[in-house]
Amino acid sequence: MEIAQRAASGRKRMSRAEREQQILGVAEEVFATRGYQATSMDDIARRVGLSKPMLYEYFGSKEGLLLACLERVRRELLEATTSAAAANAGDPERQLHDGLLAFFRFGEEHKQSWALLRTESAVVGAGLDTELEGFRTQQAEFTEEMLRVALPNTDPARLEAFAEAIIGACERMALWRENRPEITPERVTEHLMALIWPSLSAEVAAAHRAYPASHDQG
Amino acid sequence: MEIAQRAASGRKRMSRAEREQQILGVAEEVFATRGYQATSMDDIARRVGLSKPMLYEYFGSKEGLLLACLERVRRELLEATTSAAAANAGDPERQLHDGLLAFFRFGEEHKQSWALLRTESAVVGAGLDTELEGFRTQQAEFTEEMLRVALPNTDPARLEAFAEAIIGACERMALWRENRPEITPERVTEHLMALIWPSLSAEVAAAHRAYPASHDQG
DNA sequence: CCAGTAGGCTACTACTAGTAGGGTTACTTA
DNA sequence: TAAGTAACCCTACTAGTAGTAGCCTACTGG
Repeated sequence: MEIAQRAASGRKRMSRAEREQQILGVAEEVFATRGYQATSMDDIARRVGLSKPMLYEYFGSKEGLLLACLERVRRELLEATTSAAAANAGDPERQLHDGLLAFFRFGEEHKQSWALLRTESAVVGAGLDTELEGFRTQQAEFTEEMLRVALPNTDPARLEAFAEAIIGACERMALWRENRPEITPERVTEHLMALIWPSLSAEVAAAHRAYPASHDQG
Repeated sequence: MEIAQRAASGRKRMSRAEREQQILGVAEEVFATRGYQATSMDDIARRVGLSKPMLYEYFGSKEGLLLACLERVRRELLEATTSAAAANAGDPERQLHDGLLAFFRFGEEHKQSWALLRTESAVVGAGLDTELEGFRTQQAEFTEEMLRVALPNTDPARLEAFAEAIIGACERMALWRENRPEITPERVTEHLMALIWPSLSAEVAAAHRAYPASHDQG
């Protein structure tokens, strides 16, 4: 009877790694479409074709499951932007441009993953020493590093501020163009570049005037 | 007995308007410090010194209560930024500068209110036609309008994009400087202005070259 | 062929959002 | 001053969900 039931419902034994990925896929979809709060663990379990205690076995808590989903998405996003930028080492303008473009393309091509990131605030602040926080920090640090290369003589605090500002601008713009198919990733990148690049170029000159030695002679 | 109990617990009749404000004050504090999810309606009711059904009488649901809190905060923030900018009509640079400064000062002076806005995503998307959505839109429109005056010949879509980018930058920077007392509102404003104002100035010139007539002769 | 372990389950508990239905106080109107 | 009424407020419930206890079962290696 039990065996028949299991066979009928299509449940099958799986290795831990497989199951984890399967669960993450389902959870990502459900969290993204229905929202974190409106989704119950029973619901996810049912869709996976598994019982609730298994979710707890693998992810510890509902928050832990969301965290795992977010970590996966953040890693993908970081990977997409860094590799796009890395392809243009030595040309700061193109580096920045292509990094931004990769960001907006990611939002377009992985709408569901992107939507998930909006639920991030539901869990940020809970555990600040999580791996997720690490990816968030890395995204900021990577941006900052890119700016440091372009503006070698600029006040470090200012570089940090610029990096945060750019990331904030990206996030909000990605949200803004979500329901506007006419605003392509290319166009929104162009807008953002128009807003910041002339300033950054000017900053190079200003920093250069402030500390000419290190650049001319170093 | 019932009367004695009520007197002992300090409960007192109040007009609806008074109670609403009292509840909003308590809810704002608790939501901001503990987070939306971790807060129970029973908890808020206990702190107010009232029973749970009254909260539902006044605000309909837990989400409704959060929404009411957020609306109040958004209104205050919008009021702060618009009035700061309005004081400098005719000088776009100062207008923008003072608007940003007012934003960051608001974050500093109303830490609790600002922290609350981070829970916004818990409720945004639920009801998009709420009053809250109205305030969010107004903030963007106000910024856009300010830019339109400064850059009269710029593509409207670009203005919209700039406004969204600036607001996104503000929000993220406010978050960033939350735990850094050394980064004053003045400094963060200066950083952001350094990132965008040179570009905006250049944009004036570019748009001017593109459509000189309307500016020179209109 | 027989442990041992890893994957899995049913059946609970505790807590919280939201409601039903009724009591009490203050203000109005005669 | 005495209904009458409306607004404020309560206790005591229901429904549903996060999380757990304790047991079962299928594959693995000897």
